[in-house]
Amino acid sequence: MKPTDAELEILHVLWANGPSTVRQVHDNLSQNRDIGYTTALKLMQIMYEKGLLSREEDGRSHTYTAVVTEEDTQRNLVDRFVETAFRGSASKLVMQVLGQHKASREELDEIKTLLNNLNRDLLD
Amino acid sequence: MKPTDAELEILHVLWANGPSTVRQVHDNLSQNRDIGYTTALKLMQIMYEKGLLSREEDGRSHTYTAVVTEEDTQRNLVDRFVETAFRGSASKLVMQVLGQHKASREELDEIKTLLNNLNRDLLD
DNA sequence: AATGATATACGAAGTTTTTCGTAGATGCAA
DNA sequence: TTGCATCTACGAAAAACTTCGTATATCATT
Repeated sequence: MKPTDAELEILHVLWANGPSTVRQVHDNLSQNRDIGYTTALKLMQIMYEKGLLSREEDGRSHTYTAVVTEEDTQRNLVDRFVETAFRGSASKLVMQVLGQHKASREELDEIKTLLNNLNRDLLD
Repeated sequence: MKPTDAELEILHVLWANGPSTVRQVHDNLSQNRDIGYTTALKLMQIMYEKGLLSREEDGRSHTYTAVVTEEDTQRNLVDRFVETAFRGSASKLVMQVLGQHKASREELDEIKTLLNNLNRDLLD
């Protein structure tokens, strides 16, 4: 259920570009790093067997689609990450991230709005 | 440099309890899961070779100390995680975490304070 | 001195993840 | 129709991580 790092790379391509062939995914990945065509193929076949991807015959090749959504996957990954890296303390993670990374004013405002809503919930 | 999951477990024990023997670390880990004594020993030896831990003879046994701090390690882990899971978007991670996890009012207030400071910085 | 408990070191098996070579099928162009 | 490009399937090597058995040394107790 938890995608590995290599699997995550492929999911990101599919989430960004929609259903794609192995060739398309490989072309995309190749821009960032060295990876053989059959490596990408094999990974996608494994992911298909695991149920992470679906696929459809498309002439001589296959078109693959992500079965899991980006949001669901990220939710799972965050859960694990909070556990293993922060021993369950989500707010510690948030503090760490906010202190460490730049964000635009729009993003900060968005976060503040979310925080206000959370605060209101708590007060009820 | 990046600790594996098993290594992270051991680091957490050392961060929480300070310098410890293999026995102490193993006793601690055993509370949460099945793990052989020699497994813990081996892991700590490997971590020593990697430079993640230092150690000191203490009679017949060794006392191990974390070389890396919890903060530095978490900073590294967060960087990687933002990259692999959120393709670099730290604020997306924050939103996801805040929406997903419960936090106490104190924690939320703390985060808001931090946010206000960040906002002020941006406005200058 | 013998025994039992406990320590390290070492090697290696077991798992999971990543990578790719090779074989065989199919399409296309000369 | 021959040959080149491109696809899948398959197997298996390579790498990274986890686990533990066994040998050996040392300490404490009888």
